[in-house]
Amino acid sequence: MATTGGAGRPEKRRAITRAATTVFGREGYVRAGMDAIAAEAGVSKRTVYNHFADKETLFLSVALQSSAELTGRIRALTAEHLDRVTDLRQGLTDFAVERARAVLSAGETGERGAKAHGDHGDHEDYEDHGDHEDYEDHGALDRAIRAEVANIPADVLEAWQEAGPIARRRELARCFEALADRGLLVAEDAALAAERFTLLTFHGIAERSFWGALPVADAEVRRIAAVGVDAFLRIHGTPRPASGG
Amino acid sequence: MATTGGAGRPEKRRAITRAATTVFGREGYVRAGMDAIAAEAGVSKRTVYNHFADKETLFLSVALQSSAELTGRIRALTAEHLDRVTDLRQGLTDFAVERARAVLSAGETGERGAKAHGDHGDHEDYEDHGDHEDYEDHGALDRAIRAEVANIPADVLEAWQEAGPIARRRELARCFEALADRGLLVAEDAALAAERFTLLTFHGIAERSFWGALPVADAEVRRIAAVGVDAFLRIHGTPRPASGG
DNA sequence: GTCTATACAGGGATAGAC
DNA sequence: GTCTATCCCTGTATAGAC
Repeated sequence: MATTGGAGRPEKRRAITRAATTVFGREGYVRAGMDAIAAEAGVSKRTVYNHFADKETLFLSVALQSSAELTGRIRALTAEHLDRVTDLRQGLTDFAVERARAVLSAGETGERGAKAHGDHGDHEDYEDHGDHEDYEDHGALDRAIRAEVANIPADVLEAWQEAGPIARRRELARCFEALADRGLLVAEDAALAAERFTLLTFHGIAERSFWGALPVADAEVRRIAAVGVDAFLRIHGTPRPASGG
Repeated sequence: MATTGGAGRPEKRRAITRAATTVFGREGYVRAGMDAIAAEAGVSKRTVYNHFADKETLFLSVALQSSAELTGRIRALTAEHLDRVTDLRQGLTDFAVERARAVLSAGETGERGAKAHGDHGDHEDYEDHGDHEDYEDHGALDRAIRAEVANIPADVLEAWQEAGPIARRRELARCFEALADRGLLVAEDAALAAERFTLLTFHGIAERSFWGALPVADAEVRRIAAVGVDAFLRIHGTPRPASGG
């Protein structure tokens, strides 16, 4: 396996992966230090090396995990907004907005950009944070992986893609196929339609915010989502029987 | 200015910027070493520090320069393929293909991805490479900047965006405005049309190749360009008077 | 017996001295 | 153009604490 062994308390392990997600996401792979990760996790550096063989193993491990979690999060969003949709335009727009928020988290949640945390002082027991379950840092870690793509072993990169972007494309395509079956979309090739939807509603803001590295105004997210859905429906929407006005 | 002063031969300076572009593009900002840049330039490290105050200054300097050059390159492509276009679909497709090639250079030109250069041995005199004029590394440096966005001073980042992505969007919008004036496109908002064109014909491959970090097959570039132009023209194309068959 | 804390070896980086 | 001072980082080793 990727990990060193089954040693130690699993709570420590979770604290380490959580801290690694945060620090790698904030600093990137090269700049991140194992000392900082250990400190953020509230454990000794030795404990980190007890669970993960080295820095690269730790990074790739959390990368894969985070990628899968983000995919799950987006899957939940499609289920929520599109599975039983009635107002298609509204459902698509809501989904686009929520997905952009999930991936480009920098806007509201994480206070990235303020480099100076100061002395992060004395919150000793971090591990009972684990309640919230989702770290809110998936987007940042995604960015770190993209920055390191050229230095990631081919097989691991493939696994990351399969658990992340590829799975998301496939699942959205399935969703759009269902919408087409219900007569709500016109799409011979559901995968192509899904790809176009993502391009038109997501990549514009992703590009402008550098995949979440810079904060993105919520109004801008909504604007781009609405305009993107508009373009999408002009290609793949069903011709309205009569436009009410 | 960003540079230390006007010291030294300008030829040396060009060799340094060229080497820095190559090395930063290949390794990224953090991993790249000043030793490697000096070696690649065929000058002493002292000479490098003679022209540029420090590593960051050098990086930001070549980043700005490369961004402007890439913008110029793309400007030339629009002039070549779109200014006097007759077959619009063909012109748009050719432009899309050429632009993708220019930005995502990894496909044919640079042999990135094969990590093991082995011992790069004994080609001593590198500098007479400089004949070709264009480095073919703009895309790689673009990627390095995107990876470091969070660590770039706000004003420099703004200048980089203005010389790069923003200028490119503006220029393509002007080009599309002219096409709309000629009656070849239907676009109230030329900027929006240009944005959509870029999304539909470029961002798909950019995403899949991680902005050129992984090689991209030429056939794939062409396929995505054609499909993207097709979608674009369904939104912004003029309704054909009669489709010939 | 696992975790903490600290200190240390080895390598490499920047930047400057000669 | 070489040589070196200084710092930082990874990964390990050496202590002691629960």
